[in-house]
Amino acid sequence: MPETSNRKEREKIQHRNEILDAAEEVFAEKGFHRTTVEDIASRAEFAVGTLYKFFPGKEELYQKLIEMRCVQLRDEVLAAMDKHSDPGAIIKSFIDTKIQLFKKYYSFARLYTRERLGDRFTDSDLWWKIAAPLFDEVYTRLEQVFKEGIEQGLFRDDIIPWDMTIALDNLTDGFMFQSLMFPDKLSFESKFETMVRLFFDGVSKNK
Amino acid sequence: MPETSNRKEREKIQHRNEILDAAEEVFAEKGFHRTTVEDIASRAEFAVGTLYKFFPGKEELYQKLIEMRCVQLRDEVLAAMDKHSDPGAIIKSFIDTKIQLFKKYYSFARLYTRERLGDRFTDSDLWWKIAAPLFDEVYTRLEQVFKEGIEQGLFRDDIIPWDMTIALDNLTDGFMFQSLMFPDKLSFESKFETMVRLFFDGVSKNK
Amino acid sequence: MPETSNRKEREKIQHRNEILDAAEEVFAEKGFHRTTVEDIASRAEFAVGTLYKFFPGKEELYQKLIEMRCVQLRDEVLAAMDKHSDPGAIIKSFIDTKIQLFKKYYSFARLYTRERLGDRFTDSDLWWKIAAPLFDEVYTRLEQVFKEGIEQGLFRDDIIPWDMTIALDNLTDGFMFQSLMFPDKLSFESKFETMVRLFFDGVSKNK
Amino acid sequence: MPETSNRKEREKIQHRNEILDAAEEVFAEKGFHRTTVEDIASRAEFAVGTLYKFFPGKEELYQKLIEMRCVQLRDEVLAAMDKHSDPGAIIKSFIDTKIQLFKKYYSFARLYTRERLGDRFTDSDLWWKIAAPLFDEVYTRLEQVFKEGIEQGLFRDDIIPWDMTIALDNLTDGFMFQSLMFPDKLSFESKFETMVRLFFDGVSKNK
DNA sequence: TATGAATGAGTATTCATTCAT
DNA sequence: TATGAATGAATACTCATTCAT
Repeated sequence: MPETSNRKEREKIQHRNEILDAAEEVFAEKGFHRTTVEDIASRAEFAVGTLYKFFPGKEELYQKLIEMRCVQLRDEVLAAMDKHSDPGAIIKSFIDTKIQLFKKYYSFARLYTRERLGDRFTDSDLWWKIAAPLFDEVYTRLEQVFKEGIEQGLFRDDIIPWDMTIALDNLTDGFMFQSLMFPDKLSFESKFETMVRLFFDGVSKNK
Repeated sequence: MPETSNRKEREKIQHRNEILDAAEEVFAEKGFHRTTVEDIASRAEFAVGTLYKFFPGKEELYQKLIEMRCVQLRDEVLAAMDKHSDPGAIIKSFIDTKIQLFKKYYSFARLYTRERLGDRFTDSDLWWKIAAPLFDEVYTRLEQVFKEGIEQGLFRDDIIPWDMTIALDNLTDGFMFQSLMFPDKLSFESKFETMVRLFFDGVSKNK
Repeated sequence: MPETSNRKEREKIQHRNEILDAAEEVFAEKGFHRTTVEDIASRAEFAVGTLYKFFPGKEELYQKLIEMRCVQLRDEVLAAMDKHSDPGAIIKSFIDTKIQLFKKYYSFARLYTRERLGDRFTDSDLWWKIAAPLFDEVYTRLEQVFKEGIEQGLFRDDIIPWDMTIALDNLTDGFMFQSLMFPDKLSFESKFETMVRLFFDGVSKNK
Repeated sequence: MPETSNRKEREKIQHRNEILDAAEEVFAEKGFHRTTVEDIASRAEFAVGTLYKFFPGKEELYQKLIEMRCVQLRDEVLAAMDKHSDPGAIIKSFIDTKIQLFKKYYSFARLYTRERLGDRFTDSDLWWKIAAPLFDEVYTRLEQVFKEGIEQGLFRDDIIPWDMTIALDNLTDGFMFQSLMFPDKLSFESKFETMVRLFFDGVSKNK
């Protein structure tokens, strides 16, 4: 009997994930407003009613989706950074991991870049209560890395750690945006070197 | 009689601009989808029907608004850059002008950062036919500046002009985003020096 | 110009009343839940959207309808009672007026008897905030009449005025219910005499 | 084996009654439309599917519930009346029994007063085929009692037996309604005397 | 037999757009 | 020309019912 219960439990989680995956795809393709619940349901091969067994509404489904991916991203980024101890290596690994995740969660990347500053994200609790604290963990970690780099004499001592953090994240995001919007001119991956060099040349003490 | 016609003509343009200004405010506050035509009409102190005398629909009103501001931005940015001949000075003036325009067109800045990658912007012709070509003009100009800087031996010869263009624009945008989303941690204006230094230190030949 | 404004204003009120009348008919026929907004709209010969210009929703439309009729009923019942000074005559006029109003507002009578104790009526503010205070005015008036009748030695001094009020109202309602539910066995109107006699025989001092 | 079959049979009836009891409670609390099958199932501590083993649908469950209670009420009312032979005593026992049943079947009383004239009750066969014939049995019995009272010279000979029947039932119902809707002003039970006196004073020959 | 996950038809509500005045 | 009342297509959400396990 626990066997059956486990299977059912696993199936339920599986179905929930199928719905989230379908939603991610459709939201990425059409944006939040142009996506109908019917769209998601048929993509997931469920009836609309079934979606409402798992999520109270379209809005909450969207939020859970964003939250889930943000948690994954934070976890994977921090895990990757924790494998290194040298500030330079940590930052390189941050950039590298963002690229990997961009490819791994391509639909989400599109969704995120789409909605990042849309009304869904900025106004609601989604940003302030869910995403921002997760971002903040990564930002705080990066800020710390810059501080350590300065202390260890690796980075110039006139840089402001927080500003460098913002700059680094937006630079990587910016190349991501560009590769989505000018896909012919710029492949994100190939620019790894450009970013790293630009950034380190600006930051490092002795070049 | 031409007098009358002129006054009417002027009044018409005036009304059109009032509508566009109202729309900009409301779109910036609520986003495209949550803004109703009624919202815009009452903000502009016109009847809804009147809006349809000036624009064929909500979508087109939005597009004209974006287009108008993009043209203005391009014009003002290029005009500011054209006042200088030294590559370094041109780039500094680009950054400086973005900050000025951000303040001057604050509503639009909010609207733009909001919608930049939303479905309205990316999917439709709005981006590909209207905004992208205008962006491209500025980008092409910047790329040219970097090329000249390299040729004149001011910038390192291993940088890729186009990449630097993208990096520069996204770095400034990134700080703009941040100042909107973490207004307490970061005032855009005060970061001018940070950006300039970071960028030039990474790019310049002799530091 | 005030002429035009007046006509428009009058037309608007007219349309609102047309919607309320249509709603009353359909609610009386099908009950609240089985009535769709589309039903009301097509009965009123308007589009659904138009209904929402006048009322925030189906629920509120229903409430306004009940409220309007309850106010009318109170006004007409009290006005009729105020034409008399003799307690017996006042009570006869109360009964008589209820019969008249039952015929005049037949749709509402059906609606009211239908919903009187349904969940719409009893749970919500509709009863406690809207209808009950109006009922109470009439009940208080009746109670007063019974008191005066006792004081004037017309009614037995062992009756309890409030109980008589309740009894009288429910007796008349009861015959109304019956005439709706057993239309063949009982016509409400023809029972005027029965009610009056039953009631006065039970209440009057000297028969 | 018949033992087992009997137990199973008994269990089945037990479960059916548990479902009906749960349904009665929830319907009384929320009304027919606002009650979901899920509500009933969880109140009865069964799965929804199980309910459909016992009843073809929500509507039929509701009807069976009403029917069952109406039959019980008829049986208990008629049984109580049959214990007496004197017309006055029979009528007193009718009133008294209604009070007892109102307390005994409080949930049903709430449900009945709620739905009595709602669309479920009046439109469908529920009223005309199920409840009305049962009511009619009691009404016919009461009518007969009034006839006998007249014949025996106990009641005035100018009363109409059927009208008195209707009046009596509605008077008791009316006080029931009131005690539900103005619970502070009127406790049904305490009004027994009032009702009896009012009614008998109106009906009896020599007062 | 009992379960409860899945179904999908049905409905209230919104809002861009039209057009008679 | 300007108005704003009227329109109705589009869509999120509910819940009675089914059926595979």
